[in-house]
Amino acid sequence: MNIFDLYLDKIIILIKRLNKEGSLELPESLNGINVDIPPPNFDCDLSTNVAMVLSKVNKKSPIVVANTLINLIKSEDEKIESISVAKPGFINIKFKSIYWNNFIENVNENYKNFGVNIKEEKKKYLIEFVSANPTGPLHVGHCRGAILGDVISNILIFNKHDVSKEYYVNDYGNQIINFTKSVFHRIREILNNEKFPIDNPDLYPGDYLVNIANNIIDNNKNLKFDKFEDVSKELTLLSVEESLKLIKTNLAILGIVHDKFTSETEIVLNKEVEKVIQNLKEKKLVYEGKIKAPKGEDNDNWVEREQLLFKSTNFGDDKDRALQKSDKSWTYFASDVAYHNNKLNRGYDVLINILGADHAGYIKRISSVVEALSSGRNILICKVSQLVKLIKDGKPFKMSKRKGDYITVEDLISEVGKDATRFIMLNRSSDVELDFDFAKVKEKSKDNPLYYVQYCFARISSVFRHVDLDINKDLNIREYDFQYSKDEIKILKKISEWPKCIEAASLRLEPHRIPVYLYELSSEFHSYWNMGKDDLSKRFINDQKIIPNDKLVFLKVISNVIRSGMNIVGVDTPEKM
RNA sequence: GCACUCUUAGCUCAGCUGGAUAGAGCAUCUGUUUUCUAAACCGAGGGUCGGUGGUUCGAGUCCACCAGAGUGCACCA
Repeated sequence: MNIFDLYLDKIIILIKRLNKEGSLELPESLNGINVDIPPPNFDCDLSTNVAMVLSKVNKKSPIVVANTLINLIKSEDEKIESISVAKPGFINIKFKSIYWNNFIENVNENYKNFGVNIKEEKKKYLIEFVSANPTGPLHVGHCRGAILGDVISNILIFNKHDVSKEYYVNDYGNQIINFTKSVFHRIREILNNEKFPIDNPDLYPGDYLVNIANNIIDNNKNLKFDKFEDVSKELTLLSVEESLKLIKTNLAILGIVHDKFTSETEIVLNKEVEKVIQNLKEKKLVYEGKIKAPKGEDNDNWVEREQLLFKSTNFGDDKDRALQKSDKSWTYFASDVAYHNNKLNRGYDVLINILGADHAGYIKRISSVVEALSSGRNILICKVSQLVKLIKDGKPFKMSKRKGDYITVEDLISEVGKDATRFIMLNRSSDVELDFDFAKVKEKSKDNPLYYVQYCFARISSVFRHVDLDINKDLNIREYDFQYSKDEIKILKKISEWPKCIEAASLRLEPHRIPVYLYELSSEFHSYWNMGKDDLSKRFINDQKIIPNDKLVFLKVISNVIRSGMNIVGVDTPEKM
């Protein structure tokens, strides 16, 4: 139940009727009309700009238009207590208290779907996120994007869309060869006591490779590890498999499960790259040419090469992009073109890619390709998550690839926990850099927004516990005939904003709105709770140790929204803390 | 040199397709525990929304230019 949409519909029906009767002109588009939350210092519940939108075509001031509308709106709605016009032409509506009875009844009847955006057309989404190279476990740097992608998926699923969460496995190319060589050397080290060539900068020195090597040895007794060339094919498969096992475990501790892992090697072996390039050639978007050196830089060692290029400049990119290396093998970009073609062929309405800030420069070329391959339908949305600045012991913590100098997901979660990590990483817009201070994230106080919100739920649970009710069970209340006080209505108004929060989060793919909303709601609840100290009527459990029905449904609706939101964020709502 | 993102209180940030007197938290100062969970709450101070123009009934939000910060910019993936 979205009361803003409800009243927007009512107003639009009204003005269309007036237009038909000949007493009101309408502009070409009614899209500018909205019903919104009034500023906090106004004593009203809804506010609309309809008069300001209509004033121009009717050649009347917004105030005059508003005054002709308010009596009509009020006379047709018995739940409105008062309606007024404010400069420069807003119409402000205040409901009778009975309205909030209806509201709360309505929400509790179908609380699982409260907030679901019923206007949104149901679509098929494919969201690709994480897609870290399968050369080892995930580290902190992967977390933000991983959580961002997961929660965007949760929001879309909450809104009843069809969502497939996908991980693109870059198991092809030089990095994988080097990774496999590293595993090979670790195996030789274990079996033949050969020293690992630690000085080779192409190899991966990490300790986890020893575990991978041991696992491979144990599970493949029949394999001989004499010459790299002889086992490279098989060892690549095994090494990637081990690596993916690690990654999946890491994702699982973050609470993330992908629906599909697509292998780059498979795309290449299926000749999908050749096929898609043929397709682009027919569209005259692929040619043999040279890339010019960028201006203004030191380009002394710039080598101009004739190579196969994709004409991404047709779509606004700064330069055309290489599809083939000088040895004629495919670039990463080429196989990614094929992968995106593969996605398109699977019939999704919207493709979403979650990228780290360091890959933002890649967006233009890949969206160009999708545009070209989908005949101009612009169905790829790229979401960039900005850097996370780690702060440990009050100082910035710089990660480097050198051994021991980086924090894995496992380290992170065992130190601060899954819930705190998810909540804090989401608490800011993905467009801004995020300070992740280990000490603060671990803190169990109101300085930590996760606990602040969880504590709100725990307080509600404690009330239920005191009167022997189960917060997880549906209430069986038929009579909704309550009189809510001003302070309670303030919270109910906040509850009524929940569908708006979901709508904005979903439309713009901005999950941070949810933790921000939950924090605000919790703040209002904690405030109300403390009023009970001075005013016994504000307490939930009365002196006969009973909780009245009005308080009960009131608590229920708050707890439902908090739980619903926390489910989307992917964190627990403990009943006791 | 180019591209993308950011610039809002001392610090970290919200601000919903342009809306009314710009909001939180931290920090600072101050009060609240015989009480449903003090992991909480009440109150105070703190602002030229980076700058300059423009668009209009109306700009923190849109446009142009300028300044600053971050990230990236060949065949790595």
